Amino acid sequence: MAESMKGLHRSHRCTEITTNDIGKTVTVMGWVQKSRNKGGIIFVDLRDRSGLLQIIFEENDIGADGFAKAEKLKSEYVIAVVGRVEARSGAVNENLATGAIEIRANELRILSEAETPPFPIEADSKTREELRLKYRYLDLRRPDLQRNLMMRSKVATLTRQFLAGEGFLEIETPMLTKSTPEGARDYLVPSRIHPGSFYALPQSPQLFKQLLMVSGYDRYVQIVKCFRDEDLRADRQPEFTQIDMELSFVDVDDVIDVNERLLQKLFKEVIGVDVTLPIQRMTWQEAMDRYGSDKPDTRFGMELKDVTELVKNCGFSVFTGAIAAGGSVRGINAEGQGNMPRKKIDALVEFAKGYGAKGLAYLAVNEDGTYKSSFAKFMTEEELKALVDVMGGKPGDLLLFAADKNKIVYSVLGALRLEIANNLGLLDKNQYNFLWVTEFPLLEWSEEENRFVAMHHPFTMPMDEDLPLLDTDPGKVRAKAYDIVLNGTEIGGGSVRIFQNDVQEKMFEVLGFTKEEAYERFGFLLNAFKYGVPPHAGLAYGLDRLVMLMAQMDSIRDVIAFPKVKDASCLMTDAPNVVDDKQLEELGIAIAAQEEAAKTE
RNA sequence: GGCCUAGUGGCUCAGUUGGUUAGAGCGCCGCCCUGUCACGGCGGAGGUCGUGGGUUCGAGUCCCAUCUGGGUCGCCA
Repeated sequence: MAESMKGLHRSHRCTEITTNDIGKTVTVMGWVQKSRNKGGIIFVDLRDRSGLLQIIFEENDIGADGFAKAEKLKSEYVIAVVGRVEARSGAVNENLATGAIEIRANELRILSEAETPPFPIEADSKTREELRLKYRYLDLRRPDLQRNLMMRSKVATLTRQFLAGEGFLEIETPMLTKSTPEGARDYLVPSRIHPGSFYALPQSPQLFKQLLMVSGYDRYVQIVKCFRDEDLRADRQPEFTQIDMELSFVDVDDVIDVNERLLQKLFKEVIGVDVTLPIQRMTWQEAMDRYGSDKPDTRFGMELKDVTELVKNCGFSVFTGAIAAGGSVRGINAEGQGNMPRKKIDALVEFAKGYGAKGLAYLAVNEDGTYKSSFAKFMTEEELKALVDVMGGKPGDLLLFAADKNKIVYSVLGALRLEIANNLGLLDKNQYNFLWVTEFPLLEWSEEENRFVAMHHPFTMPMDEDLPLLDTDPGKVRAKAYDIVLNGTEIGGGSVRIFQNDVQEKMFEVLGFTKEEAYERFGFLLNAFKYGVPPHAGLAYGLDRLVMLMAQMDSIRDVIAFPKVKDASCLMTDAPNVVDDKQLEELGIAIAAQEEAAKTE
C-alpha cells in the first residue's frame, strides 16, 4: 500500500550527498534501481535524476516491521528513506559517484509500488526503440536520456542568459497563424468560428520576428516550437525547436560575431569543448566544389577534384557524354583503399545510384604503380597517368569518379565521401568542426514548378554586387545567407533580410508572383515596410540537432522527450487519431471517403 | 511513393542444406543467505517464432501478401 510522505522533506538528491556529510541524518527519495537481499542485511540502490546511492537496511536500525517492509522492495518502487550517512565498511564501489558512502536506514516509506517494467531501466539500452517509445515515460528514466534532457535544459538556459546579456528580448509569436504555402507543407488547424478557414502552425516565426524589428525591439530571441509536415529522418521531426533570433541595424558579420561567441560559451560550459574563433568561413560554391555539399563535414579530407578539362577529349563516352551535355566529371581519392574488394566497390556503385548516378567509374593504383580500372581501356596510358596525378593518386589508393550533371555529381560524390569515411571509422564524435557556409544562391530553379524558388526564403537579401543580376540572370544572384555547419550537420541558418520595398517587389516578380498574389500572402509585411524599417538580419538554430551533436547521439529522438516515429505518429499516445463526428461537424469538416474504408471491411 | 533493413518467452539473442519436445543469458516467481554492488546457491514458471495465405509428408527456416519499427532517396522556402 502506498504510504504518505507526511512529515518528510527530501534533504538531498542521491549524489548530492558526499563524504563530507558522514554522520548527518538525511532524507532521500527516489526509485529502487536494484535490491540485493543477503538474508539479514539488504542493500538497495536508490535512483533519482542525479544518480545512484546505496541504502543499507538492518533490523537493528529499522526494527522488525521496517525490515519486513524493506524485504518487499522491488525494482522501480518509489520510496523515501531517512537514515544516517556512513562511510562504507565494505569495499568502496569505484563505479559509483557515491561509492564511498551509504545510508543506514532508520525509516522507510513505500510511496508507490511498481509492476516489473517491460524492459530494463538502464543506460545504453539494447531494447528496441519501438518498445521504448511506447513506454517513453519509462525510457526517460534511463540515465542517458536524463543526461540528454538535462543537457538540453542547460543549453536553453545558457542561451537565454548569454543573449539577454547581449541585449536580446525574449518575445513570443503566435502558434496559430497564416498559411504561407511557400516552402514546407503546413500543419493546418481548422477554425470553428470561421468554418472552411484554417490557421497554420508556424514553420518558423520568420515574418513575426521581422515585424518585431519594424516595431523597434531591436534584438529578439525565442526558443520556439516549429512545425513542418514533411517526411521524417533521424535528424528531422515534424515538430522541432528553434533558437530563433533577429537583430536590427546589423550586417552579416554582426550576426556571425554574436553567434560565434554564443557557440563558444555553450560548448565550453556544457561539454568542455573549446571552440576557436573565428570559425572558418567558406562560400557555398567552394563548399560544393570541394565537398559536394552545402554542409560539408570538414573532419576529414577526401575532397572532390574537377577533372572535366582533363578528360573532355578522352575515349570514354561516359565522361565525354556527360561533359557534352553540360555536366562535369569529378572524383575523390579514397586513400589506401586500392585493395578494396570488388564486392565492396560494387556496393559503393549501388550506393551512388541511390543518389541519381548512372554508375561510378573507379581506378585503383596498384602497389607496383599499375592501374586496375573500369575504364582504362578507353584511355591512353598518358591520359590515365595525368588523371591519377591530378587526383593525387599514390600506390594503394582508390579513385572514384562521377560524370553527370553538376547537381548529381556533387550529390553523389558528397554522399560517397561521407559513406566511405563512415565505413572507415574516420568520423570522430569527439571532434567538433564548425563552418560558416556563406553566399548561398538566392534562387534555385524548380523543374517541378518551372520557375525560380527561393533557396532560403523570399525575404533574403541579395548580395549588393549581384543586385543588377536580378534582371538579367537571376540564377546567378548570391544571397546574404549563411548556414552554421557542425560536423556535416546544418545546425542553423539565417540571412540578412530585404528591407526595401522595391527590392522585395522585384524578388516576388522573379519568383513569379504578381503584385496581387504577393500582397495576398505577405501584405502585412509589405505594408509594415512602408512605415520605416531598420536593416535587419537573423539566424535560427535547430536546438534538437545542436544538442544531439553535443550529446553525441545519432538521432534527435534521443534529445526530445516525446518524439514521433517515422510516420509522424506517437507510439505512446497513438496520435494522430480519429475524432468524433460531433467535433468535425462543429468545424464544418467532412472526411472524404477513403479507399482504406473498403479495405478494412 | 521508391530502395535497404529488422521482427523467435518480459528483455537481448542463437536456431545448420526444411526434419524429434524451439534453446541460452538476463529478468520474473518460490526457498535459502549479515557486506553485496553484473551478489551468490537451489528450484520453477513462461514461447500462436509479427499477421494471413501458399509450397511440402513435414516450415522459425522456402514463396507471396500484409502489419509494425529503423535507415535513406524523393520531399524538407
